[in-house]
Amino acid sequence: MLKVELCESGEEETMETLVAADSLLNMDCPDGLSIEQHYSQTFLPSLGDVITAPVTQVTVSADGIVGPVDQSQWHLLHTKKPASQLQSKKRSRKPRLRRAESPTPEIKVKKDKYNKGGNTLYLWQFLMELLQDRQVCPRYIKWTNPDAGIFKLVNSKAVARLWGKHKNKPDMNYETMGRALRYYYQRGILNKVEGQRLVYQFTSLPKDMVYITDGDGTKEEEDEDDHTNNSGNEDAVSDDSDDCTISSSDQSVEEEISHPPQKKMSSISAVQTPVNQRTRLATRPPGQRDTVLRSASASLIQEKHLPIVSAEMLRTLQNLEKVQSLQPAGHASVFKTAQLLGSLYEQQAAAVMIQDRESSPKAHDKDSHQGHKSSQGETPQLVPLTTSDQ
DNA sequence: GATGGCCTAATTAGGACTTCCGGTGT
DNA sequence: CACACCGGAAGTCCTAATTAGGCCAT
Repeated sequence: MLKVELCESGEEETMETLVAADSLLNMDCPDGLSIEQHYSQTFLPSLGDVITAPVTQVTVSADGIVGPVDQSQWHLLHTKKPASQLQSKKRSRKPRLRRAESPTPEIKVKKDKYNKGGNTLYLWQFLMELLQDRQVCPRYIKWTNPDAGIFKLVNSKAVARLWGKHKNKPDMNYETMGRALRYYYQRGILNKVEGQRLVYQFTSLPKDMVYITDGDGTKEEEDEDDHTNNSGNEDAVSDDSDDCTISSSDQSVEEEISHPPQKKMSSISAVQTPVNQRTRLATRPPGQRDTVLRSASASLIQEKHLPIVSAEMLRTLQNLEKVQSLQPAGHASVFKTAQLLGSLYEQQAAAVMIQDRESSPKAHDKDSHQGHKSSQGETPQLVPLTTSDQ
């Protein structure tokens, strides 16, 4: 097997990626890019950067010799005539080597991203990326058995729309995407988990896969009834609409999480953080999967996540006595959320005061207030918590 | 004029879906 | 009844490989 290693060190690339990711996370999105836009525009694969080009045709001779067969040999084998005799008298095309097929996850050949600089992302790669993205995992897609590579499309329609966005196919739906998934059965990339709807299994996974399990502060959104059960949250996603256009409510939520997928998470996950964080980020060493915890900088709950903290969580946090009684060691996620909410609340209050002073009344109209609505509007009585409040 | 190298546009083949459909199972 | 699921068939899109032609230097 030919091995191609175009990005051998990976160091520079990792640094670049981290810098780029950092700027993306820290910059405002002036055009209000939604998560779908990010997946369609800025989504570049990083999945281990390890892929393979399978051998095209393999024969097993009587001697047990296994090897790839090019087309001229193929002709020899099947016509018993030299391939040269098959060439036309005039100039004719040389036998074309088959294009490399979609790499499978067990891949060993390393290329520049997936496709020699191209940014073609296969569906299975897309799904793996989603499974490594806290914005959509476990919200839209989640692992049900990471060890076995089994995952569930929690919100099949949303995942299909993301895929459609990426492929610039606005009409994409789960039925269509599902057909593509079913083709993966034949190719040995996916298996169906029998008896479980919307549950599939990767036949193999990259070694540096990052696993996000339940409980990272975002709620799963089941296809069936999420939109009806979110009466407390006006911005709840209604992803089960059958039309392919994105409803305004859809967009509002997807814009909430409008930063690109976090790349190189495995590099982030190398630093240890308190064990009691609910979410587990782990790379899988060969044969086993150790739990690797996030660094403080890659903390579970960050400001950008606050808008999607569920209304239920907010209600809990608004019970100030309880929140203040929390200890970091025992309730790290809630504790951190309370801290972040508090500091964000302070920042927003300060920003509004500055705006009031500096700008005309026209300047802070609905836009400026809308941006604070999710945290400010819904948590009016939340008292900011600072570190000293612990 | 012949030859070779380089570049570019056009052509071609094939992979990976996408679309549509009829059907089954839950 | 809605939905997930299945797989066949035909089509589209994209990309890599190949060809053909032009230009230039030797």
